[in-house]
Amino acid sequence: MPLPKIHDRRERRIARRRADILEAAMKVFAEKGIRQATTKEIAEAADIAEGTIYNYFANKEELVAEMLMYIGDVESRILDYVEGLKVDLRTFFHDYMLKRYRALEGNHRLIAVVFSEVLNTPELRDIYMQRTFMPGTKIMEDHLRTRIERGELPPMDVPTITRLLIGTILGLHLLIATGDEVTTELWADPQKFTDVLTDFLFNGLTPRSDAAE
Amino acid sequence: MPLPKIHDRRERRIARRRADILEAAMKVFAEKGIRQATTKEIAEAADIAEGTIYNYFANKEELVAEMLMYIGDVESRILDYVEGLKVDLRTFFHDYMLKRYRALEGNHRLIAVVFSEVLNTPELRDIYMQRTFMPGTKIMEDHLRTRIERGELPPMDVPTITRLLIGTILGLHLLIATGDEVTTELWADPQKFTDVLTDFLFNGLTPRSDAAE
Amino acid sequence: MPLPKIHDRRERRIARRRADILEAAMKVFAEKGIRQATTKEIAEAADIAEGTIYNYFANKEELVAEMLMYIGDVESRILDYVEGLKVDLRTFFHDYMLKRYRALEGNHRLIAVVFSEVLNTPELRDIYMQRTFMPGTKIMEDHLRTRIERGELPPMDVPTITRLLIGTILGLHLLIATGDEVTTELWADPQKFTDVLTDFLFNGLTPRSDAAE
Amino acid sequence: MPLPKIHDRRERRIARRRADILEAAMKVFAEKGIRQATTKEIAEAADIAEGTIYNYFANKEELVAEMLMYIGDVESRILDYVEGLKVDLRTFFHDYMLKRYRALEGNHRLIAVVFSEVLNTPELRDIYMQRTFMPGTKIMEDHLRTRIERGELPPMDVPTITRLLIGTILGLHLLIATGDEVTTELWADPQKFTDVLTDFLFNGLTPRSDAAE
DNA sequence: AATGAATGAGGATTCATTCAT
DNA sequence: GATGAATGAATCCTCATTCAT
Repeated sequence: MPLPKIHDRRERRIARRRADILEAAMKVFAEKGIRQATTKEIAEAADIAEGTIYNYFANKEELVAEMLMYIGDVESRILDYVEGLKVDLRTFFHDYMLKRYRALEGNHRLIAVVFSEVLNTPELRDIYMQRTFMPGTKIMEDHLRTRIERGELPPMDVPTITRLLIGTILGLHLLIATGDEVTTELWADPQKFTDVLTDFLFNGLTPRSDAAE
Repeated sequence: MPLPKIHDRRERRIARRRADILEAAMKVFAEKGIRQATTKEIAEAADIAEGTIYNYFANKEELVAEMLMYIGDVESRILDYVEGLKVDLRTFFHDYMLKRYRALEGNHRLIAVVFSEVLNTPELRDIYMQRTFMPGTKIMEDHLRTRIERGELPPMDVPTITRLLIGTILGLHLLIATGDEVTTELWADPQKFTDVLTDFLFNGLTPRSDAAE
Repeated sequence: MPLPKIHDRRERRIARRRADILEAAMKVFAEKGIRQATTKEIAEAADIAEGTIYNYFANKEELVAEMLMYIGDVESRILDYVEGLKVDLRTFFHDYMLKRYRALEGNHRLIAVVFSEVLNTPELRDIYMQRTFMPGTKIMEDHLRTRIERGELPPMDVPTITRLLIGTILGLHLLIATGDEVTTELWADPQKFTDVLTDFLFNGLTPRSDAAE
Repeated sequence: MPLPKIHDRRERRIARRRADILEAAMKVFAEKGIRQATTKEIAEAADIAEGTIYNYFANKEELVAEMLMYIGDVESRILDYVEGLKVDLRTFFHDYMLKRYRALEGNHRLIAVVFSEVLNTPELRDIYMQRTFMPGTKIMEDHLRTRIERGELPPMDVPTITRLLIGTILGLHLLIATGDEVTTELWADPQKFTDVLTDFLFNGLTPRSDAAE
């Protein structure tokens, strides 16, 4: 079956090229910001002609959308429902933070820039909600419900608590994105960061005796 | 001394005009987004000529910066160090949330739009950090330290905990800005919202028996 | 009443500027063709900045549409129903041809170029039909009907005959536009041209004895 | 002589391919207009690769020129000098109109599109003049001259009259192309159309008693 | 001080054409 | 000969900013 093979090869080549261009674009976006990045700059970064971008992406907006979906997929894969239930909740949180940390390491500027665009463009906001926020939220909610059923957590308003958890993590990302030094330093020490954050999420401002530092 | 008086009047008139233009700009920014808002639209909203804007602001960016400073001042005034220490910590948080809630009510779109710009533009980020973030952080840190000194709180890593508190609130704002329904509904009920949030910040995910729902 | 006056002056200035730009555009269109003419060239011909065009016209298409309407108005004014009925039909035709001749003298390339665009763009075609074709047709039809009522012409299928008359004139324009020498030379002698054409329209291929050359 | 044969076959294959591509191009041109038609679309319509077009045509313009020549050949063949002289003039005209009608039936959009391009592009205009206009003109002129010699027609300015005849037909085509309903309906009834047109060309506006409707 | 017309740099996008495979 | 990905020149339009009145 030679035809399918050729077809595959062609598709693979296209996918590879798209990925190359996307990667170059992400680099430029992170450096300059999304709207400040010109297609010319992206083309130069990808070492192709400006017009070639349009053989792989309908327009600049699709490039941004694709980037958002890519980031969403990366983020989605961090939360693992099945594996997460095998360990206790603290460990699950801790592991999640750590994986998240590793996935996003060094990409804070890109995250800031992307979030800037998401806040500004309804279409991108929808993509973010569907590809990143909602999947993550669902896993977290299911996880909490299972824990409650198991009796490991007291009954609670699961959707709301989920927002508080996700909101906190999101907020810390933004503090780093805005350049807060304390948060940045905290983040720089993954062990300490995950410890402190897990503790906060579990016990809040007033740690119990067994969790006090 | 007639001259100073005239000067005062002049300055007041200038200040008033700046405020008028700023108000019009904020309205347009909230509606369209900052970069989508044109100076033409702002001039129309302020009922002046386009060129007049430039008699009061150096350029569009200064307009945005000024808006950011204005918002920062409003936000700063919410946290009252002196008054806050007169009540217990829960009440202080609760009051703060409520005041914050009232100050920002109906301005989520503007907040989203401004934050979008802050995330994108280093210069604006600096303004945000200096006028909004740092003052708020300082008050919160001082507050916590005083509470610790008083023995009302256990010893803790104050700067870090402060980031967690502020990060959480910031994260919730962004969840609303991105259109999450659960968070939006939560926010719509100020009493419940402040209760739940205060509880979370105090006790985290695992409320003690006395705080259980 | 000074305000109306100022308003008038402003309006007149705008109208004059529009006219200036339109004139420059028509010149460039005639030289290069409509789609080959760039906004840059039009701006240069009008001795203004490229952006200034857009203070007076929404886009290039509006410029073309406006030109078409202008031409339509010029053409419409050629056919004078009231005056036309005062003279006999031959004289009416003769005068019409002569006025048309004078109005269009030296503008054949522009006419060709405009007609090219009309044939290509539905929106422009509609403008042409409404502003030029239909008014002219109506006057001609009314004219013929009045003549028939007066007994100066035999009963006939007025709409069809009108199309044949207008079609013939239109066709000759196009022959000139395509560069046919015979037609061009004929046109160059207005007296002969109008004579021959009037004769043809009246008597067709087989002139009666009294009309024979 | 095997080589010539192969050569012939080769040439025939090339000719066939050119014709295929041309046919596809004409289809796309008629649908979209010439300049709106992309080489990509033409390639798709011809079910070949975009680059293949350039193995058979130097560029898009040659494709248009070739189409124009093809149309010219079709139109030329409508006017048959030898056959035409066997019948009387009215019948000759009538037959010509009818043949023309059948040849062009359903191709008004293509005619409009082609004429639009001819009016716009001097190079195409020349092709049109040489391949379509001049041959047709010549046959018509010769025809009229022969009739005059035979005494069937009075002496007349043959070139001018020929332009009037051709111009009228051309004009009617354009009225249809611009969407005039009366002309379109007239055209839709070939018998009536040819009758009316022949009558007009013969007798003009003032039909003699024997031709009156 | 207010005006608003003029400015023109800047940028996304299209598409005929080329050429390595 | 066929392919179709790569090319990049070309162009319309936007809009913050200026400045003569």
